[in-house]
Amino acid sequence: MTIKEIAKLANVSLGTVDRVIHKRGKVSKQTEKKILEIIEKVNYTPNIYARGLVLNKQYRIYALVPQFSQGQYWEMPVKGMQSAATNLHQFGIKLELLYFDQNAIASFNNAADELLKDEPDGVILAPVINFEALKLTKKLKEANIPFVLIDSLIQNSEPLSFIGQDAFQSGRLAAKLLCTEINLKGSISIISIKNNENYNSTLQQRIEGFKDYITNSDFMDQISLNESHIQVGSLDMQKAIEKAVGLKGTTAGVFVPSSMIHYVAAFIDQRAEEFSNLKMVGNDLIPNNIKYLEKGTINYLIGQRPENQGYFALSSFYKHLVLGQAVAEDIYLPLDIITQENLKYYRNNFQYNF
Amino acid sequence: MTIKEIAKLANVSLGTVDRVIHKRGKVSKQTEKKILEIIEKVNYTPNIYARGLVLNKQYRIYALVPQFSQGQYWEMPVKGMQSAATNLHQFGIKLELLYFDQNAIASFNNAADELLKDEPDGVILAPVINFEALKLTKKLKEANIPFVLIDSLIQNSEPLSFIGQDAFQSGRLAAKLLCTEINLKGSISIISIKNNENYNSTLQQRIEGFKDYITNSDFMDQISLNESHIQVGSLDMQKAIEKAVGLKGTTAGVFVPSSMIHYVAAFIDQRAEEFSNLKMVGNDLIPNNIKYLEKGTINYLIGQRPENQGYFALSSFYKHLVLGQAVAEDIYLPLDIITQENLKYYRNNFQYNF
DNA sequence: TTGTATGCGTTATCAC
DNA sequence: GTGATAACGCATACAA
Repeated sequence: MTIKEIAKLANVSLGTVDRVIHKRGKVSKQTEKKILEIIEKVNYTPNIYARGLVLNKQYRIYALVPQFSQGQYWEMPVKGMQSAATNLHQFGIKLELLYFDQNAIASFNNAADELLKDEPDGVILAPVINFEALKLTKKLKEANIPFVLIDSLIQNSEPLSFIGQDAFQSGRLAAKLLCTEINLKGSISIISIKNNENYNSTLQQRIEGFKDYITNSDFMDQISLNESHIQVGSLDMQKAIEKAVGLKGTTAGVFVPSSMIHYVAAFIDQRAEEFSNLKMVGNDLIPNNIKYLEKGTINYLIGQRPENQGYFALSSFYKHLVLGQAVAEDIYLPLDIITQENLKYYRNNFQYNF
Repeated sequence: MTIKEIAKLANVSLGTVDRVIHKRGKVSKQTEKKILEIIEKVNYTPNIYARGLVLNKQYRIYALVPQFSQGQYWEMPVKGMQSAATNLHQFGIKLELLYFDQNAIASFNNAADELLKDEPDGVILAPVINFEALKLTKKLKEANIPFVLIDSLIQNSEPLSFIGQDAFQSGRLAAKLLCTEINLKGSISIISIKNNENYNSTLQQRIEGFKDYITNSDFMDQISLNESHIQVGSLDMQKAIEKAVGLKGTTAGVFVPSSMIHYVAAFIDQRAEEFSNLKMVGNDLIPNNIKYLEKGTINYLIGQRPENQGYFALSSFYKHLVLGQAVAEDIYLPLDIITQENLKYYRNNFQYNF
């Protein structure tokens, strides 16, 4: 059903119908009512092709994400965004990536200023520097620029959409897997490894979830926990890992709540005979982690579909801006359990439906 | 870059450019070459909106799938197809579902005849009646109708695309999970439950994978296996399950390679005190299975994203017919490991990117 | 308050 | 061989 046909049914011109559809006024109450009734009755939906053709709009979406080296976590969401950009290019969606240094607030603010100056049609924001990100979301609200949060949520920021994971539950899942592997007893080391100095709510929630699972289990008194925090690049990193892992033979399992379990795995791997029975659970399918999963040093990795997160982030704007559809407020991606046996179909197998 | 602009660059009319693009001939070699060079250089891609508007084509895709009751496996792929149909409706893709009885070859052939008569633009085929499906694929080839296979593959049928899972690896994964749960020793019952009499290559491959994993493990001599086959609806089904599970206290684990582990779980659940330590691994997130996963009777379910399979099946045709893009030959979906701890984000969380 | 005309980029038809 | 042109459905500027 076209506007023309509706116009004929209502005995008016298509200009009048158009005015009603776009609420441009200058239509008598009476005819407006008649037209609305017809539109309702025939369940009119505009032809997306004709609409896209005449509007011919370009939508510029800016993504503000941490800079990364090859093989690091943020490569994956960015890959997803770029893949979406390729698919959505033909619908006028254009992606512009801005990177900032997680350890330099100034670099974040510079990127934020550039972004605000360019007045994009939408923003994808990875709020790893929480406080500064909050300030940016307020400015975006003022400027009436919709934004999507990826990875972690800023409370009360009212994004168009949040896309991420349930970090607490991810920690519980890690605990379940590790406890099963160590046969519900022994000493566990939680080793939090980061490459920046920011407060990281995701890691914190994973650790809390991990502890929660054990605390509420019926084998709680068979398990002992200790927790360490390590900064990548610090001078005594190797020593810190050695200390965190604990004495040979006494530690049954290791949990690393970040994507950086490969540092611990490398250490364990060098002393394979000493730690032959140590079980390890970590997060994220980055190449270094995959290597040790394949080797058997790491037993389980928990994935959170970062490429999909990136893809969804951009396609939310497609839905919102191009199709005018409502988008889901919160998208929590599944927590995938990856082992040697199902690894193959998680890596390099990022399919996009369309 | 538009055709008009290319025409200007080549000093010809847009009609000539169009003839070159669509290989309609009647263009001199010389001008053709010049135009192709320009197209190459400016990386021309047609405007999808203008194209869609003028072509205004409707594509009818027929899906031939087993009929099902609510809560059965095939509900999930169909749900995915319908969801894709909603999204792709605006691009002229229309889905027509044809159902057949898995136990009645005639019903399959009736549906196949209806399908061939209607001459659809594409076919989605679930080849659960293998031999008849093979015949249909040959007729589709003759009629030049592209088809996508879903769930299981027909050798040498040359589909546009196959969408499914690696059933052998799924079996290996199940073995890994079950063996870990039973602490690498004990007696395992493989119980194959079906609601039809067809040869099912998927189940067979899962069983082979399961055995393969154990046979190649270093704890092989600690494990004993036995295998049973049960038909749903047979008079002695309860007795058969009881016999298959084995004597109380002697069986450590149960593996059901189909989606029907809930029948066994229901039996075990009734005698919870006798089988308190029995571990169970099955397939597919259907409601009945989820119930026993939540209760703890089932320890792991392996998912294969059936909704995504359905979604991909239809969107393959969108890519092929509407966008004219190449589509992936084989899409193997990840084998998801689902436990109580990550169930929440797998159920009712079927997100569609776009 | 209402109707008409123009153009978006592509396809396909027709005249030259 | 080639160029001109109508049509697709919608949005909008402008005329009435």
